[in-house]
Amino acid sequence: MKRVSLKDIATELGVSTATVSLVLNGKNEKGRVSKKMTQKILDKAAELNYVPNTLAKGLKMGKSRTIGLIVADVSNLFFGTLALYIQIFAEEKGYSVIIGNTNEQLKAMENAINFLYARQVEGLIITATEKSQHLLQKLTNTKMPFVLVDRSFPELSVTSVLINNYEISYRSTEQLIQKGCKRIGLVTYKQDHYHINERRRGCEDALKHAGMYDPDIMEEVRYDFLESDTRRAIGNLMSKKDKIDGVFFTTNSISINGVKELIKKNINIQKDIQIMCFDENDAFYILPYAVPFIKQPIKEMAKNAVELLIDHIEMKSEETKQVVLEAELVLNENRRYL
Amino acid sequence: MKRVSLKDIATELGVSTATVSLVLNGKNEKGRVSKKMTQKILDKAAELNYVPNTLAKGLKMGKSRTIGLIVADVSNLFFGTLALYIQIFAEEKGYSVIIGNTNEQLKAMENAINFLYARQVEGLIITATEKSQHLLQKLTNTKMPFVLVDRSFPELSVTSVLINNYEISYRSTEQLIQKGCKRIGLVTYKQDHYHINERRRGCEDALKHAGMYDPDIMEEVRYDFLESDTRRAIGNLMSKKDKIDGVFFTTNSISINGVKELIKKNINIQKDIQIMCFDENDAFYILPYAVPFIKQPIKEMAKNAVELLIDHIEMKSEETKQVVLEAELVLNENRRYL
DNA sequence: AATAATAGGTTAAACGATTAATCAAAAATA
DNA sequence: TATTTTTGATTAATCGTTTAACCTATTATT
Repeated sequence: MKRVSLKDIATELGVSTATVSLVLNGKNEKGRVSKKMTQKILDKAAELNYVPNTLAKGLKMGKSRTIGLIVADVSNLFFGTLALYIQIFAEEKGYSVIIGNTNEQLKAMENAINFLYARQVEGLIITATEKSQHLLQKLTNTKMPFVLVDRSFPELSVTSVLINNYEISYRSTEQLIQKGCKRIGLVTYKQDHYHINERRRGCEDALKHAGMYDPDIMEEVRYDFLESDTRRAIGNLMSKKDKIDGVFFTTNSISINGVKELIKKNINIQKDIQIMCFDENDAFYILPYAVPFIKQPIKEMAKNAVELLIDHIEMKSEETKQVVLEAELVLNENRRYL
Repeated sequence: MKRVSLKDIATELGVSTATVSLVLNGKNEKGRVSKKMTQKILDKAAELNYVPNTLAKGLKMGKSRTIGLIVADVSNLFFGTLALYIQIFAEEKGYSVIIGNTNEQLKAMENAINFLYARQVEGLIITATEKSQHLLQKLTNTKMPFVLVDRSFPELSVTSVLINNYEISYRSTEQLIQKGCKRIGLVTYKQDHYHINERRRGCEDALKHAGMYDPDIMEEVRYDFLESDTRRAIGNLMSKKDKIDGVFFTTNSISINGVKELIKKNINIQKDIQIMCFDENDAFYILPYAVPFIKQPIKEMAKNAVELLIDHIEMKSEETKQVVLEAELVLNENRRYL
């Protein structure tokens, strides 16, 4: 079955495509088309199963009603969830979403931008890779609206949706201290990501404030060698003569690997050590004890990102805005399985 | 900065858009455009940062070079991973992907199809919801190429990429028996999904063959009440006077919830009961013992789906094909943490 | 020198939709 | 009755590309 066009309806009814277009777009306010004709067109469109050609419409109108989403990796729970909600909110507003993956590679981010630009997306939602400031700068020059989500660069004045990384990390660390931890370590990425550094800074400041900061137990792992580096990091932390009794993980992937290593080393996460993880994960629910974690308001982040972007696209707003949402500390302390 | 069109290059150089188009598409075989002109056009295009308008091209050529992917939920690890690979393979072939989520709702699947159809996708990759046969039938009538992945309907002769659900379930159950299980239960969805029923059938046939099938310990849970129903199911299974010593979970979500309940009930998964899960999950790696699971070849599924679809789109093939890939039983028996 | 062939382009229609400008006929007003 | 308004459409240009068909000046052939 060939696709049905406006013209098909028009010729079958012996009218012009203009008339059909007006009717089908509800643009015949001041009675430009008679009621009878309107009905006939509506009926015929339904009969023929007419579906407008979005390419043609987009070309003519100069808008594709499509936005691009650039994430590190959709198969990651955080990004997958973000993508899901962004799609839902975007679709509600009549936009579709094309996703690009960067795998945290700068080059891949550049490719994704070009790919999406060529497809006439009207705006981008981006979780930027490391060192991508110049790409964002170039993007600003093209006047293509975009909003950063999850990560940003403090030196760039762009629209972004972030969480209160510093503060929630500070508070979560305080929580560990309050639970009685005397010596708290940290495992973070070696990368230069502002949002992750903020988490680290929040944790470290809380430790400093409590007079228990020791740079010797702040461990760094590489993204590309996460598993082995985490093993080494946990090994280091647990073999210090002055044993640690608490640890803060700055990302979800580090949390999972860290917990895995602790379990592997037969360290009792309830008794021997207290932990603090970033992001929710199925794995935490499967364990026989509560794993406290920092829960990001992913749905809200998606909602804000979509709304800000569409406001920019539709020129409702010109200025750059920074939205900071509050993450939540989930202690799950009332959860007692054993 | 306004977007640069062919015409911009043409007028700056004082030539026609036709010439520019020919050069930029490498269509000036028999020296239709002089070397000098060719170079000038190439240079100017680079200088102006020309990016072709895919909408216009798509309209003119009658092809959007876009495919649609319909999944239950991208935030789910299985679908997220599938989406990731499908995007990678599609992009390699010059296609972009628009994703639609159904949340397992028939109505949402219909919406997704319409939405993607309007956006002129050239084909669809679909993980079909329950009872969606008529939608697929309609789709067949429109001549829009599509391929089903993960799930299919045996009564429909359509192109699909599946795994050997029956066989791998049979073999995995045998594995449990071989490990010494005498009484094996099962937890599956109440839904009418062929692929899940095949898993159930595989398990049941293996049990029958071993003379240990008991319909009384085949539990069903509802998708919308997964957590509470799984709790009840595990409760039922473990409270039989004739205790079970093995259990087969037919999906990943059931597996996770099932394992969680077992741990909650303080049942030793190594000693008291043997389990068999479907699909890989972070949660399985975090536990202090090996969790055997059936690993689907997601990357291969994606690759096959994309290739089959593009073959159909590009008319390299007309016939419907069924590809069945082999899942792998991952025992992880050499994994000993404690 | 006359003709044919080639090189190096250009023209113009088309894809499907939108919309400002226009128009003819009918109805209303003077 | 002559003129203006209103009603209910149509015309035609346009968005950015592609491409078959055409054209012209130069070079090659006889």
